Amino acid sequence: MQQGPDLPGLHSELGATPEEIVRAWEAHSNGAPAQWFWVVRREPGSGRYVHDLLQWGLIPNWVKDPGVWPKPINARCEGIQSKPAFRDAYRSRRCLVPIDLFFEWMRIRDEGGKPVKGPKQPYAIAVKNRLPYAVAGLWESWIDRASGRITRSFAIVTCEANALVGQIHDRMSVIIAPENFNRWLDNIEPDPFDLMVPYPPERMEIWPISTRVNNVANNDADIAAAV
DNA sequence: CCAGACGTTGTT
DNA sequence: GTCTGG
DNA sequence: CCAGACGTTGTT
DNA sequence: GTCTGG
Repeated sequence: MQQGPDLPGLHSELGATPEEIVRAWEAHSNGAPAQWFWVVRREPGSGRYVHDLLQWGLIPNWVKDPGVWPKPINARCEGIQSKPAFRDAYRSRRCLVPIDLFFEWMRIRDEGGKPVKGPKQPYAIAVKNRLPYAVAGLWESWIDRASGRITRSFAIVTCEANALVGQIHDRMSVIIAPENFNRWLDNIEPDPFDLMVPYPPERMEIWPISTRVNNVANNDADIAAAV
């Protein structure tokens, strides 16, 4: 769930043009891959922090045909330094994605550990104050050789779940605390690996929500209501 | 050398 | 079963 | 992640 | 673009 571009503790300026915003932005109560989200980056030249709209699903610049490229929405932090699809962006194109919530689906298993049939139970995951928070991202530009058009895209870094999120799922998004925003965004350090760790469970909360979240057409704020 | 992969989650 | 679209 | 499609010839 | 596998 993303309601806007703001992050507590970080002032950023608008990078997108008004036309781009009109064309691409809508509130994401139930955000999905391939949609356009506010992403905060730092301009290397000016040092300004800017927010603009990037597409969820990473397309590295060397991809020939985005139609067949898997466009990963997540990047596992394990091995992120060396994987061809992530390493360049990790070294020099890190970003923050401002969100209020993310969702995970609990795998229901029986006593023997086998998955049970039927829909999984979705959960909302937030930090305790319910303010927007920042998850770690990587971004890339892809240039269409034919048209010259540039597509900017991003993926969200994941790590092992902490004790709280681990109750429902084995992975979670990497949350960057405000005091570490600059280290992640400035792209000076080539490998800030110590930031890609599970956020402290005592600063988070999770609650079950309706399976209405399973349909992206249900894009209202009530999607995160506890059930 | 060329061809083909380059990813995740979840499941086996 | 597997891929695409959101 | 989940939901929904998964096809052709020919016509508008 | 760059690495791995054959």
